[in-house]
Amino acid sequence: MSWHTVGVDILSDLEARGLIHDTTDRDALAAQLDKGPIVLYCGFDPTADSLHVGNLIGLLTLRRFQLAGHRPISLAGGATGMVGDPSGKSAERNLLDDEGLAHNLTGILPQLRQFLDFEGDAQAKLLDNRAWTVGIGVLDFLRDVGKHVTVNQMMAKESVRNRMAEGDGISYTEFSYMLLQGYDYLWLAENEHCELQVGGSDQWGNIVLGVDLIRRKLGRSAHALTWPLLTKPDGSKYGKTAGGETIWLSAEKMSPYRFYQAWIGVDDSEVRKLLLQLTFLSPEEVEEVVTQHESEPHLRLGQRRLASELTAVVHGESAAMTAIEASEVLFELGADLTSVSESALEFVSGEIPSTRRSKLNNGIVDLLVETQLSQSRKEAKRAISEGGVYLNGDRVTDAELSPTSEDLLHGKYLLLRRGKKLWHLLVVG
RNA sequence: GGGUCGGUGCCCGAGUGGCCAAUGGGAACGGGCUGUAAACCCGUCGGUUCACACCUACGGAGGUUCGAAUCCUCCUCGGCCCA
Repeated sequence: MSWHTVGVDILSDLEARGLIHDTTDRDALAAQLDKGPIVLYCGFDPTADSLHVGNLIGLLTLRRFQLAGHRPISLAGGATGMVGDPSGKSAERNLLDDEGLAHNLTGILPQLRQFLDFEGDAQAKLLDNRAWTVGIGVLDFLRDVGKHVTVNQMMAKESVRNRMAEGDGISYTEFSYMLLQGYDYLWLAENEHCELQVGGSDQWGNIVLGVDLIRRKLGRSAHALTWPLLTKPDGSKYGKTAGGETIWLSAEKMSPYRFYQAWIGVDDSEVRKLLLQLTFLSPEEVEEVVTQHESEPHLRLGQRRLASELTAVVHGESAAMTAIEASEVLFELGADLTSVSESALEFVSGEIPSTRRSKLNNGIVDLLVETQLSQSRKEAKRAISEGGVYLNGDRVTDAELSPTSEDLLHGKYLLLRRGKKLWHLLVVG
């Protein structure tokens, strides 16, 4: 992985990557950044026990600022997570209970830590907004925060307008979310000298409310910077694989191999944008990769680079290497499995779904259902009749087939595949 | 509260007593072409079954009928109009 040069003009860099959707007074912000290191923050609500691709740009942006010499604060939303951000949501959300929230927080905190340096000059901080929110009384909050914000302003926010117009309505709880976020910014400005909040474009309204609050309460200026939400060619949000599976950052929820595969499959047309926005390759390097990719598209250099860079950033170099090797075994050697070594298969068993059993006594249809490659026996039979099932790399044509010990690779492995990309390794013995 | 229209398979949406597991579109899935891409072409798309058949399903609960997604009653949820 190649790190971008330290000390670069961060705003120009973000601009070149297409990561600036909107900022408050651009010149003032640039001047502030020029004067010296500033403190900035980005918030992450614990809506699940792991972060996902949707949070990636935020994490990377903090890191980019840090590499440019600024001091990032990663803010876990232990308090805001209890309320639920209505931004970008069409329906009221279910509230998390304390237990769920605590569970989610323990999952997320290490992930927030992993992207930043907590030592050195541009030392990062990891805070939880619960620290300054739990103790505050309702009356104090209404007087100190509520007094400085008009309902007119709040109603004008897009997130609120949408929910009012859609007819779903919005609860007072979610309506108040922006006040909590505004208060966070205020608190961080006051206590941590934070002067910039960054977030996805759906956060603009919330961030600006904090900016206003800071001006009124502290008489200081503060800044906002948002990036465009990462979207697919069809306009939908990124974050899911083609199969509709969320792309998680935690290895427990999504193995590095599957994470790697999620990026290997992106459209050619997306490669440049994703390399720019999700990796630390310099814009010049990205151009080189894209140029090469375009001259020899069948080599898929763009996707390979994207997938390996990202997997390395999220899961580490060695996990990335492993994911690449497993992919090679399955997609390049996979056609001729008899030549695959036992150690390669052993290795692959850790990367793809795999189950162990004492002996082989089922037909192919049952195996497909048991390994979840098919939802029902009917679907399994259909898949076979459509030519979409492979045993050790060979297409299965007979639904009655019952694999025997003769079929075991190296005496213990049976590699099942449905379609082009779904695998399951059976280990027998 | 009154009136009215409506709740159908992953989604949208036809269907108004039997020919309905339910037209059509989208999504999804499999195959072909290719580059683990896009576009395109073909096919599949509730479950058990080799199959006949059977089971489950049209908001929920009852009822009418030989037979209901389709008719009746009550309940429930939502849109719109009036108060």
